Amino acid sequence: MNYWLVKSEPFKYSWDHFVAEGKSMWDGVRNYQARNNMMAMKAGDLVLFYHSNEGKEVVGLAKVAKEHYPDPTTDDPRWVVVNLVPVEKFPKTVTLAYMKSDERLKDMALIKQSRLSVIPLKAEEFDLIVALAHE
DNA sequence: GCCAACGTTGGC
DNA sequence: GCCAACGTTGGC
Repeated sequence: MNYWLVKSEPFKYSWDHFVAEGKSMWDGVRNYQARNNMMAMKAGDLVLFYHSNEGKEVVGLAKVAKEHYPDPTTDDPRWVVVNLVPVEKFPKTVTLAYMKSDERLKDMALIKQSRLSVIPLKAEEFDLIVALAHE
């Protein structure tokens, strides 16, 4: 089991929209590092859903429903998508400001590489964020 | 709205 | 293969 965090701008694709649809094909990733992370996702892996720009907080939990396959929105064979399904809307969001302030989270790729949109998490980081989201 | 960080492109 | 120019992302 691996843990991930995906970013989405809520104006383009919000958590609420994701829940309303019940699933999501995570397309539009055009960055090799993010692509490589998606290719490493396994069905059942858990994924934190983060709102960038507006909110700047982790809002919910998703899981990988289908492993990577070619991105149908482009003819370019380099890019892939995965399918995600919502698991849980967190009772409490975890903000970027908090994550930056916590010693245990300051090495997260989310903070160190702010432009990466698909980010691997350590189990400890994942567990801590989920715990904070339920406080 | 600005700007820093960083990835990509293209000329040489 | 290097590097300058440029575009995009995302925090502030």
